[in-house]
Amino acid sequence: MEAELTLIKQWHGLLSSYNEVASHLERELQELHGLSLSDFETLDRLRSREHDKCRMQHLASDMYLSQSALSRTVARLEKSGFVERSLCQDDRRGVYVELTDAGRERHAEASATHLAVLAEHLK
Amino acid sequence: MEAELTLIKQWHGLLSSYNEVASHLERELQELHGLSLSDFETLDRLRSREHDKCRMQHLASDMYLSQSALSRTVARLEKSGFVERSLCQDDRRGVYVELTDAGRERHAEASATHLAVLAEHLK
DNA sequence: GCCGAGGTTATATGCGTGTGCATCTAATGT
DNA sequence: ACATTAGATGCACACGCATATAACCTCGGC
Repeated sequence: MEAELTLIKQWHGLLSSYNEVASHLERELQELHGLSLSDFETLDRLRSREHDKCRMQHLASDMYLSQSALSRTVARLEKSGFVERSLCQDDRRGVYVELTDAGRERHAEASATHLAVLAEHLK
Repeated sequence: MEAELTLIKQWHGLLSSYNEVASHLERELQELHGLSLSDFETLDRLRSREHDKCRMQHLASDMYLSQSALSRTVARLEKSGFVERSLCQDDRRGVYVELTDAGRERHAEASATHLAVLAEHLK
């Protein structure tokens, strides 16, 4: 009974912290850079890869997005010119996703906002 | 620089904990009880009020949902027979939301699942 | 004191968009 | 041939933003 109450309290704390940060992130990234949080995180994951490039499935593996949502996110980013998709020659089902220069640039700008929001709202 | 790295790490931790719990909650509440997480949280908030009843605005104030999303959530819950809406006689713009017996019952069932998921996935 | 115009508040709704699930297609592997 | 895997896509739905609607509130002029 005690443990259950603690659990609930802990969850409410988590919910509250998460929503506080996520809602501000979402809003400011959209407003200042035209990126959704998923867009930003996708760019961010790519940026941390060697050569800013990797396969969809690897990208998916450490993101909290369904495979279909990731597929569409990458499609959006490609349409905006921030990433490029290319076929794997060794497994022709596969798709490589790679940051473009514009993508790196946008990510750098948005990163500043991202950090500022964290600094302000993550307690 | 140090501080920034810490901030990012902290945020990733938060993201990861939140998504781990929220995705399981969402799935299991839906599967076992036909409730979305927002549905459940709305019932839960109502349950913690005197007489399981309160005005939309008060309900909104401690939930992480936009006013419009809450309005639709309550509409869904009413359609399912878990809450009832009624006009305030003293402020006729206002709407009271009140749990029905079916709502209390469904909440009680779902609560068990909720707790179980927290116990399993909240570390 | 009473009245009506103009602002404000509570809730609902139109709209565009992002999501997950199920499914489709095409390439691989066995 | 048959099952499996990578990624894309149809679909239904929940969300937030902007706006609509209706009730309430305030205040200056009478």
